[in-house]
Amino acid sequence: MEKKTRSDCPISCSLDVFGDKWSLLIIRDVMLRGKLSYSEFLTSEEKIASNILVNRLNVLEEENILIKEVSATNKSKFVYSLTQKGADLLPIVIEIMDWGAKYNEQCPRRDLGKQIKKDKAGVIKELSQALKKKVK
Amino acid sequence: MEKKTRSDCPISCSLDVFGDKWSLLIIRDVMLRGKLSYSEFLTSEEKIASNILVNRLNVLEEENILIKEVSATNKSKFVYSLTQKGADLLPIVIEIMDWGAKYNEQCPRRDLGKQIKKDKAGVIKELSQALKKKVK
DNA sequence: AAATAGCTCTTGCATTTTGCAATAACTTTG
DNA sequence: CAAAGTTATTGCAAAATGCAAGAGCTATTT
Repeated sequence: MEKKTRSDCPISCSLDVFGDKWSLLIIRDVMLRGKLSYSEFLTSEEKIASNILVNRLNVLEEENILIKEVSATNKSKFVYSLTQKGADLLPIVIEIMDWGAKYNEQCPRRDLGKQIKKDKAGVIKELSQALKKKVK
Repeated sequence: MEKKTRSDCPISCSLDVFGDKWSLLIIRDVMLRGKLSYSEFLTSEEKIASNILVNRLNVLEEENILIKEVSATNKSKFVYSLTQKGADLLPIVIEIMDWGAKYNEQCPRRDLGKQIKKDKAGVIKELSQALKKKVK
């Protein structure tokens, strides 16, 4: 499997991995919403198509951002969790949320948004701690 | 021009605007590399196609992230600069660069990358100051 | 063991976006 | 006027996306 990177710029390389409209929403679901499985991702409000979802999950797994395991409670089900590499996307996700909450009037500054405005570093620290326990 | 947002999640809304493989590279060129014009963006190492570039510049202008003005030195040339909204993308760009430098071995941790590792907050602060003078 | 239900993944097809090459339209420069 | 520089457009092929249907697998129920 050869990778086609457009350049050796770290930003460009990162965007080669998750620079699309869906990957970071899946990461968000795992990271901030406790979603774990294909069926949960599929029912998120943005309504990702099933073939796109499978494709992105596979890419994120190949890139070692997500890990796929058989569910402990239901052996016909898979659960996805973040690797350390995936958990380290948290600051990116937070900054994107912060910017979006600030500049998109259609997207009310809810929940985390308000909290981030007050204390971004605190929120990141707190969520990092929480993730640390879940990282595979 | 109606906007089609997939949801009212700030992350989703943000990705609706710049969630593609090119927009943030243009932002990077303006923000970190002092590039100003169509022709400069066109010659970046990632080799964006001219039609994509025109499309993204138009979107970024419509979104009030970039401002397009006639060059002072060459009246047949346009120069782009960041608005405050565009300059506020700096933390996102920095975090993406940081992650990319950490996890992509093909993308050597150069220049800013090393500096960010040592003192991310300092780098952001310094670049913010520099941008503040240039924002339109 | 057969039927049912839940979950993941695949397929086919239409639509949209992207990539690439050529070039048009315009302005400044010599 | 000619040449060079700059931005934008067009046509066509390739790739990605959206949507609908359903196949394959496992666990549960009867």
